[in-house]
Amino acid sequence: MTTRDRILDAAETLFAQDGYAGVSVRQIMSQAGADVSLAYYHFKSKRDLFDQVMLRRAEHLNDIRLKALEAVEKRHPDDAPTVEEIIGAFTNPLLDLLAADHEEWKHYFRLVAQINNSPEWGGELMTRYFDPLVRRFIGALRKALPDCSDEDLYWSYHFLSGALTLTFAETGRIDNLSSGVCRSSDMASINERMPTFLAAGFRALAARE
Amino acid sequence: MTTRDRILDAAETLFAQDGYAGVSVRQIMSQAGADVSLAYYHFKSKRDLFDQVMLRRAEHLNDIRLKALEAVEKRHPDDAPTVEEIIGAFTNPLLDLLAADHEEWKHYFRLVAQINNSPEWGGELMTRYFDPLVRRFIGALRKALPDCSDEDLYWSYHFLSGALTLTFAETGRIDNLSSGVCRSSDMASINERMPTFLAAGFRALAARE
DNA sequence: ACTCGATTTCAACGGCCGTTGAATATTAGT
DNA sequence: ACTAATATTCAACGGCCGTTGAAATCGAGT
Repeated sequence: MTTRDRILDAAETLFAQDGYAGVSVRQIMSQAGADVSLAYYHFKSKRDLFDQVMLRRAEHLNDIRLKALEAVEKRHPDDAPTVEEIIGAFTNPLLDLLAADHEEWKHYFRLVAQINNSPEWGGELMTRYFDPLVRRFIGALRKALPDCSDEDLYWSYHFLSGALTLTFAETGRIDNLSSGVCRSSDMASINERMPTFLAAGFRALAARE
Repeated sequence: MTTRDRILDAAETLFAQDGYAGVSVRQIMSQAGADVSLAYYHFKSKRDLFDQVMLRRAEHLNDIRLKALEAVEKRHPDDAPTVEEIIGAFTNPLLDLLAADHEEWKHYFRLVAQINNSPEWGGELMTRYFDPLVRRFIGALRKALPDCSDEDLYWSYHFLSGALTLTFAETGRIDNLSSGVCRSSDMASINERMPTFLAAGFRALAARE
């Protein structure tokens, strides 16, 4: 593995744990096992390093989410896919990635959760990295719910986004709350519940008219 | 207003914007218009100041949420309240507080959203400040959905928590995504959609059995 | 007027921060 | 073997960090 990648990995892990401001370049380079100044040879600045961390996996994630959506649509040449299928194409790739390279993606999802909920970064960064794909998904949902207004669609997606990012942040909150009955890391439980829960929400808003 | 309160207000605003690590005690005291060392006269440490910021409004919020739930239950002496009513008792107080003292609570909700999604703080802090009340609400939901397993109840609440905190974080994300069709700050739109969306999710999980 | 505690100011501590420039080592092409 | 680009090391810069102790000010009770 190249040094640049080791730096990105270390930065990803630490940023995910303590946030952008909570981590120093020195800590990152220490965990990467390289000299501090190498950070500024491979990246323009701390902020640039952070952006590259975000970008690296965002592209891959967008790719496989898009493919999952296209696969669902191919299975429905005539009619529209169900809301559950579309939401599944949005969430299942996360589960697949975790199953394949658990540690790597776990940190990334934690990072995205914090970004999404930060007023400083959330608005702009999520838009920059994920908006085209999200618009594509909302387009598919619009076809599945033809009576649903755009306003309802956007708000429904917003609720989905909050539930999704918190769930994949694996903060351990639900473990404490449920006294161990539920575990943050139990992806099977999430898989069988989240799409059902969210699809019902979408339908309930669409049905209000 | 006492100096201690001015420090808490400044800390709340800045922590909500840039997170715990992103703000220095000097910045806080500068915004509060007081000398740096006064922070350490009124509080034990930066971390203690942070805890007091969290605690101050958590108590008030828990109070009025509990009263809202009790009011709902009083309206149903024989049968159980509906899921919508219970969720409304959980979310409406946030809207009321924003309507009454907008700036003050806006910053606090932003802060809570970041805490909730942080692996470093989320698990423990949310548990410490909000768990007793949340357990009370889940108890009410259990009565409204007698066929719902505890596991489903906890996961449903978890999805609710993610949607709720992101929504009240007002990051501007939905403004960008919807190209202005929806606005983060549009509390009327949230009020007429969120309880419906979430209650449908609860019901969908309960109905799987 | 005087005291005594609560509050505020002032100056400073060691330490880590992001970043840089120059010197050195490594690698690939000729 | 020489060169030229790429990669890495070393030492340092000014600046801000959290925190502290001692001195000054203020305010209420006598």
